[in-house]
Amino acid sequence: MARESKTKFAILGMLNQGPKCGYEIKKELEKSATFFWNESYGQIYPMLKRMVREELATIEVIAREDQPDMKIYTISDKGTEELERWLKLPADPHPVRNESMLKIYFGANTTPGMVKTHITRYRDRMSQQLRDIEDQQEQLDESAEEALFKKLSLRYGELLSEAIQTWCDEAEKEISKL
Amino acid sequence: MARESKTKFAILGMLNQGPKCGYEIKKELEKSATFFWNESYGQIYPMLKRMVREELATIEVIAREDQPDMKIYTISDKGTEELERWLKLPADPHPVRNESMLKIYFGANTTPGMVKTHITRYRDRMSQQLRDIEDQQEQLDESAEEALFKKLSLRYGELLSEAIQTWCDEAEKEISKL
DNA sequence: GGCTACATGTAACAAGTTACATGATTTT
DNA sequence: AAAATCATGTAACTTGTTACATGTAGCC
Repeated sequence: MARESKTKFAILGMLNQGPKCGYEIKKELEKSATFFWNESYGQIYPMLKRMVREELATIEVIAREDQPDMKIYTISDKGTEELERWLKLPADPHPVRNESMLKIYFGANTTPGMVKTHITRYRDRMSQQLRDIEDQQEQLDESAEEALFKKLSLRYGELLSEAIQTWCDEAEKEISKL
Repeated sequence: MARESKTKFAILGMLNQGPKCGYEIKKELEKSATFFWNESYGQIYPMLKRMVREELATIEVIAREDQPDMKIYTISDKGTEELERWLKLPADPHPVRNESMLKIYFGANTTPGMVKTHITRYRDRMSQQLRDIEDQQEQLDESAEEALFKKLSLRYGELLSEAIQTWCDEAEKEISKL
C-alpha cells in the first residue's frame, strides 16, 4: 500500500469535529462510519504520534491516577489545511474484497451444496445488520443537526444490506434450478 | 495483515476452473469478479511461485521465441483439498474502506459545497458502472451454464450500483435542505 | 464474581501497491 | 502510427492486523 494513508485523513476529520483521544476516535468511527470505514488501534495510536510530530495536531496530556495518561489531540491550522486539501481531491475507488462472494463464486464449481450455506450465511448477516440499523434509527434524535450524517450513514447501510439480501434471494433461486 | 492471505484461495479457485497462466488469472478475475474481488500482478506472480513450492499447483513452462516463457499452472490434489478446506470455513467479513463516503461524511462539517461535488462524482461513477454492466449483460450467452455466476456477478454489481445511486439522490436532497 | 467499557500502546509480521523493466503482437 | 493486449516479473515501500501487555471503573 504504497499509497498515501487514508488513516491520517480519517483521524483529521474526526479531530475536526472537536478534540479527542485515540480511543474516542475509534469508537466514534465505529458508531458513525461502520458501513464505510474502519481503523484499528494499531493504526490510530502510532498515526496520532506522527501527526503531532508533523504539526497537524497538538497534544494535551491529562495525568490520571492509577490509569494511563489520557491524551487529547486537537487539530491545528496545518491539520485543517491538510484535511481540506484532501477533501478537494477526488476519491479514489478502493478495491473491493468480499470473501463471501468469492466463496460463492468458487463454490459453484466445486461443492454446490456449500454455496447455499454461504448464501444463507451472507443473507443472515445482512438481516442482522438491518435489524441493528433499524434499532439505531429509532434511537436517532431527528432534531439534532449533527445527526444528519449519522442518519444518512445508517440509510447507506440499510440500502446496501437490502440490495445484498435481494441478490441472495435471486442467487438462491437461480442456483436451485440447476 | 497478519491474516491468512486470500490471494492463495483466489488463485486456487481460478486454477480449479482449468490450467492458467498468471496473466489469465488476473484477466479472468477482472472479467468475472470485479465487483467483489481484485488482485494485482505483484501479488499473483510471487504467490504462484510459492504455491508450486508448497505443491498446491504444478508448473509447465512453454518456451516462446522473442517473448518471455509462458508458465501454465495446474492445480494439484493438495491444492484442491486446500481450496475445499477454505470453502467450508465461514467467510470473514472484510473491513470496508470507501473513500467517497468518508469525504462526504467529513465534508459536511467543513466545506458543504464540496459535498455535492463528491456525491455527484460518486453517482456518476455508479451510472457509468451500470451502463458497463448493461453492455456486458447483453453480450452474455444465456445458454452457457458456466455463465451462471458471471450473470449473478453482474446482477450483484447492478443491485449495488443502484442502491448507491438511490442513496446519492436521497443524500443530495437532505443536504440541500440545510 | 465476571463482563464490558475505558484507555494506551508496541512488536512482529504479512499483505498489498506501485513503479520499474522488457518487448512482441494485434487492433484501431 | 499509436494504442492496447499479451506476458513475466522484481524491488521498494507502506499499510494494516493481531497478539500481547497493563490496569481501573462500573455495571449486572
